[in-house]
Amino acid sequence: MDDGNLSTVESQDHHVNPTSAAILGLLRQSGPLNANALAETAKVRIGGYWTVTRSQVYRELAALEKRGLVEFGPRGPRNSRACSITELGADAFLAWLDSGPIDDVVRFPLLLTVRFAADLPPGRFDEIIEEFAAMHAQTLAMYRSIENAIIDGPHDIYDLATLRFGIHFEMAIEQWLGELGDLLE
Amino acid sequence: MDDGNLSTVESQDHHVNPTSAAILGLLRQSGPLNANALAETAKVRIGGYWTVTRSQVYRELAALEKRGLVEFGPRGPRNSRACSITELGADAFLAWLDSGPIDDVVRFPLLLTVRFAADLPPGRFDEIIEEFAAMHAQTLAMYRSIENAIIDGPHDIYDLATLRFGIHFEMAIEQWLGELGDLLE
DNA sequence: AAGGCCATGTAACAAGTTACATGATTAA
DNA sequence: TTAATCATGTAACTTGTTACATGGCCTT
Repeated sequence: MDDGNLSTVESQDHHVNPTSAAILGLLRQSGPLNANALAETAKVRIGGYWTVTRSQVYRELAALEKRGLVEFGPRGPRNSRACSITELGADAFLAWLDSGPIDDVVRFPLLLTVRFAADLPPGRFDEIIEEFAAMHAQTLAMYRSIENAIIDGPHDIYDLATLRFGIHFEMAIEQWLGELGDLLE
Repeated sequence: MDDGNLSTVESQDHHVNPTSAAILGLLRQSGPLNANALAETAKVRIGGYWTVTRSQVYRELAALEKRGLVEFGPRGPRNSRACSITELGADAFLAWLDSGPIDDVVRFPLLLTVRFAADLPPGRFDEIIEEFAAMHAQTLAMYRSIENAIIDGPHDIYDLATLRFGIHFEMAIEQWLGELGDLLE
């Protein structure tokens, strides 16, 4: 007996993946945008923890239009057309938002290298770690300057929250790097 | 003038993606394995920071075989066949390892939710954060017990290093969650 | 008005995930 | 011996990335 199946069909109809949800969410806050502008917006607004390429935007928007979650305006300047979220789209976005994050798998490319570092020629691992440290020190510094820039003025606290996550993350890397030296003599 | 092109062709010939590199690296340490065993090994050995699905293993191995980086033994029990790394494969693995991690993009699904949390009904965000906190507290506890289990006996320090990264990462999440409360009143 | 640049769009490819087919192995 | 289970393999689909085509726009 397929109990409860019918009741879930309707909600699954609205199901969107995180990338589409991000697109919808941004569209909802910003108003009509064409695909390029959307991609640019995504980069600025959520680029620190989520990547959305231009091509993805085009594809997702096309798919979302078929489902009636977004709609396009007339063709404009360079054959571009603005896209706006529909009510159904807003519903889908909010449904996604309410469902919370499911995926919890994080991939750290560096750790793959670390795992096999024993096979690296002497000194090479130190160099790699050095590069890595430099990059992340830079990232942390950038985050801190952003934080300083926005903290005094008016700002979205949730946006600040994501920034703070980044700062904690980078500090964790920093601390880990610090103890790496001891760990490896 | 295409200066230097010829000299780089040879090295690019060996180029493998991180997932293939992981497969080669594991194969290199473990000796011949069939695809399933390899997938299982990957899960156990590097599953904490890199995912390799069964299907990926089959596809990558097939591709690697064509390039002569791995080779298969005869068909066995359930039509399975053991796969082993070739010398060329070992070279490719070491070349990848030596190149260091390039990709540095990390995706945090939770932060997408956080970014749009203002659109969430009152209290729902707290619930989501609560779930998240519980999950990660559990992860951190697990990491700590693993650490305790291996730290006294003989162990690979690089393996320990990846574990320590995980612990720092989870602690960063913990700290961030702690300050989230203050941030949002 | 000619040329290069760049925004826009599309297509091809690579990687990741999910679902399916099959037959050996095991347990009743 | 029959049924259920599970290891193995394959295929279909989704998502992510890279490369390509086109033509409007700006500069000179």
